[in-house]
Amino acid sequence: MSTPRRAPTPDERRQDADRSRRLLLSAAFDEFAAKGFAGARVHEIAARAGVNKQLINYYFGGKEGLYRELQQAWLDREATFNTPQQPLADLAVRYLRESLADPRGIRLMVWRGLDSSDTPPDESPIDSDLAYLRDRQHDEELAADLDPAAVLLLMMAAISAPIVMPDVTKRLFGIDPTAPEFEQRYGAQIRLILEKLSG
Amino acid sequence: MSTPRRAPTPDERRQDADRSRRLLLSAAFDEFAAKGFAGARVHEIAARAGVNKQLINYYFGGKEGLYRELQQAWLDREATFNTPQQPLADLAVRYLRESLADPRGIRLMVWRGLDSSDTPPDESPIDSDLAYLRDRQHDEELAADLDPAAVLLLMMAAISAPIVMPDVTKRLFGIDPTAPEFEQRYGAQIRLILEKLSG
DNA sequence: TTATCAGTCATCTATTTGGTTGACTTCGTC
DNA sequence: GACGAAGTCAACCAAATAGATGACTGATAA
Repeated sequence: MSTPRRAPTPDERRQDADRSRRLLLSAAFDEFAAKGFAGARVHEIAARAGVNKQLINYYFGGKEGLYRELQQAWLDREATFNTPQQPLADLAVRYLRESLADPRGIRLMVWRGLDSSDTPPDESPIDSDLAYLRDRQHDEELAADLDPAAVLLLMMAAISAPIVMPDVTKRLFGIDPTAPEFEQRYGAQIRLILEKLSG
Repeated sequence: MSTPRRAPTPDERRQDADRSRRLLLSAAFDEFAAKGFAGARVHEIAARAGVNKQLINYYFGGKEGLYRELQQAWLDREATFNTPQQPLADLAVRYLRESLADPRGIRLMVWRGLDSSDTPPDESPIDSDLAYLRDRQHDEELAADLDPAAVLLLMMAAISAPIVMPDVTKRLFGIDPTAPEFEQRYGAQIRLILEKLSG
């Protein structure tokens, strides 16, 4: 034994609360997005984070606490469309690209919606997004008789669809929704449709 | 004891394989739609069906077999839009109403899509639905430059949205997606949008 | 009548899972 | 250096869960 019972601190395993928390949150994001709350396994999250699973209890008070904190963190970050002054279609296509590249956020949201139980309904305003759409209506980039709420919901639905229904999407388009051609083709159609919804 | 150890066959508990299978399938539909595969509990399904949980193994070879058979049954039944010669908007609104009244089918579909693992991708054609849309294009009920695949995906997404993202929907519209006013308001918007996508 | 077999159930079991315990380590500080 | 607090972990534990076992029941046919 050249290394007689070395402390398991080869370099990174330093004691660092923040680091451990961050690692766990990140691993939890992967795991919960992939399998949902019921399907996720704490030992798997800990393994991904390279950390003892007990730390989940230590820092977050258990699986549920970790889930809650993750949801909250994601809600806070994504609270608003945080829209720059950008044409509606560009915005939609940008979100489509981002969501296809990393579907974890959408998956997390859908899983929360499906879970129905627990999870307080989240009370953030979202008004800013609606206001943005109303501005677009004023600019005649969006027909005046459309309900901004419906348009926004539809946009979110359109962007989530290939992630939420990948097999349906594949059957419909004949290509895998993760293929770059799909993003191309579908994005173009979203553009086209949004165009038809204007003035 | 007026009934000394009566056989547990008070009337319905008759031995009837089909009945038990049907009961289990129906209970499984409820349970899996409500909680997904990982969240569902076999003892709960059996309880709902009023039957011993061992029958799940006897008839379906376990939880997973039951899930598979349920998915298959639902896919078979709902294989196609089974569209009568009906205007596109009417069709959409009809599906919206049906889905809001009984979201189990949609929830099952979404959960399958999210699960990603296992479950063979389902190879049914869906062509008939696309053909229907192409007919609509020919009738100029749908703009010719639109991709039927995209339109169909969008319609499914639109109909699923209030079920898959109930909290987002509620924040956006200010009313609960299960309220009749919502169906009214959202359905009208879907009509309007489909109108703008025509000719 | 009896043998057989599908249908049904109560009970048991192996395993998984989230969580707890108590010891050890590191770090800041007096 | 000593000491206490925070961070970390290996091992253990109780509950839950899917599935297995073997017995009982009723129907059908020989």
